[in-house]
Amino acid sequence: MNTLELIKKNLDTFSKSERKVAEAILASPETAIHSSIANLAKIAEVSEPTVNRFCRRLDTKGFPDFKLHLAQSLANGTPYVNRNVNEDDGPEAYTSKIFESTMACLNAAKNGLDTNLINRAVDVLTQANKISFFGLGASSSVAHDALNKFFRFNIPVSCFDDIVMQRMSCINGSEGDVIVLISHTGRTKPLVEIAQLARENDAFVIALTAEDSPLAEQSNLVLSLGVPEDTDIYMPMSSRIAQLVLIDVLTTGFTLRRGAKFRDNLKRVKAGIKDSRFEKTNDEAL
Amino acid sequence: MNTLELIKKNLDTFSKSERKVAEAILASPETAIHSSIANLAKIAEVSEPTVNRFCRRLDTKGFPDFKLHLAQSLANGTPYVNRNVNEDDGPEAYTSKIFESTMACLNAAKNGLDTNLINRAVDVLTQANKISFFGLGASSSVAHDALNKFFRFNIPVSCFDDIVMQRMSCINGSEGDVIVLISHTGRTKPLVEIAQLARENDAFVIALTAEDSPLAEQSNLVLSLGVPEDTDIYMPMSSRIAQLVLIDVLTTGFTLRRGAKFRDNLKRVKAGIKDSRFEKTNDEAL
DNA sequence: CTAAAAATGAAATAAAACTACATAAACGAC
DNA sequence: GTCGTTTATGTAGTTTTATTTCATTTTTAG
Repeated sequence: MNTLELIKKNLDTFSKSERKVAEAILASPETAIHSSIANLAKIAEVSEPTVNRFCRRLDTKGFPDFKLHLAQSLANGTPYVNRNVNEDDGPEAYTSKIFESTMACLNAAKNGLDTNLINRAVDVLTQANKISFFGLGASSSVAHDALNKFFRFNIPVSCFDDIVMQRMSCINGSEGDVIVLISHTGRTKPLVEIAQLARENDAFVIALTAEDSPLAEQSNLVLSLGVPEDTDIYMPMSSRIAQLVLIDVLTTGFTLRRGAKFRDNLKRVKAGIKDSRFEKTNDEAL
Repeated sequence: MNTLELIKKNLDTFSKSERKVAEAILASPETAIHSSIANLAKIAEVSEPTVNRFCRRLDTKGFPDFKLHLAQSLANGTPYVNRNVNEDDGPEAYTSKIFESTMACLNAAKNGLDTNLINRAVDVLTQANKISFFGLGASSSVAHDALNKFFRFNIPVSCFDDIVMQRMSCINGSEGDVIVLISHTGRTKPLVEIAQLARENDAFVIALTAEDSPLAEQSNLVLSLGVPEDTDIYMPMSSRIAQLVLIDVLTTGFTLRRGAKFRDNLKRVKAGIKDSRFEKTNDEAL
């Protein structure tokens, strides 16, 4: 938590002298971080040990440590924090907020991931006979993206955003099939039914969804992104971005697992795409 | 400027011992700010004055002052640096690397964006009679995602990933139409032709693509993401993530511009989706 | 009003950072 | 190569800064 806010909040828990210190800091935090303990003590009109005790009360190791914390909370605009967009934000403001919130979200997702489960998911995917990606609504573009990635691996892979097609695909499934279901909430009814259906047909179900959700319960393996649900109507689902990055992680794991000869294949695909492009050299001549 | 990046940038201006210090700090900035000068000297295997000289070279008053700056830049900027995945990385390593690289990429994209152009794009979009999103290959899922977002606004919006459909859609176009073309490189031939065709039919063309690319030249308005091209075959196109976030930004700008009564509409859409979901309360009872 | 507890500061101690200087390495001219 | 110069680095000592100890003052409860 922001140190400055912490001081403000705890103002009444301090003793008389400690409050003097608190007020001196709040009055000019910039001065505080560039002062020695002796200097700050003089400004606050207290003794040095009082300042020291004040620092410890705020769960820091001492004055230098406190200065570090304070410096961090002074650092411009507390980024990487989910800041909601306001009605009166200008383009500058909402652009920054959205980018920063997304980064904060990715950071949270990263910390919440279980790499053991990722490893298992990669295991399962590399051994699959056929992989399908299903998502609905906003998640369908994630599934679509996953298709695009795995398609390059030259393995049987499909992606449907139509419930009927998803069901048919499941019914025709067999052992060795892996179904990856993508849903932020894990509460989308049709998708939960798909998970059930897939498992009844001996497919292995990997879910990219919230822990403890109905979908999670119906899946063989759950990769949960500890991303909070959107509280804000403006803030458009960063969770989806985290899902995409997770897809990237799985793809990378897959590539690494398959080894060197497999990677040559990827280079060929990349080269193949090139032909449909304007060459960079040509272009610079234009 | 971000202290960490500053160190990285100036790596070659340092002397041998100073570089050791720099590397020790880059390896673990968190450790650095919580160490004494003696401790850091030991980690970097140099003497204390060397550390001190290193600090001064970076325009700080000394070690404590340097720690303050570093602490601020850790709180402020990205401690994330684009690190490539190695063949022998474990799940832990490649997961971190991909998430961190993506965050670094978003940070770069954020800093490279021109908010004036974003504002103009929002202008154009709010005044459009009809909006179309076109992308091919990996970018088609971005277009798909954009469709999903703008669809909620209850305005005529479409999305095609089929070149023929894209062409037909352009030919039927008229003034007031806005076409958003998405391409990382801006060198995908069919898409460049689409841009041309769209403009011939009086549509306004917004491109989410690289500066100075053929596609950029054919567009009315270019939103470029200063994201470097992927050098690594493992690292799967973070640019696409940046594009998605940019879509989020445009969506948000759109929502804000349309004002309060319009936002009620969004709430209705969100509520409408809810019916297809398992309720959270029900679920927790299960 | 008094005794116990809490708060505070003076002084001493400990730790950290910095400076001056000596030595070592690198560089260039011959 | 070798001598002289410049630059880099470390040792040891000095100064600054932070912390601890303990005596004094203030507050609080009975």
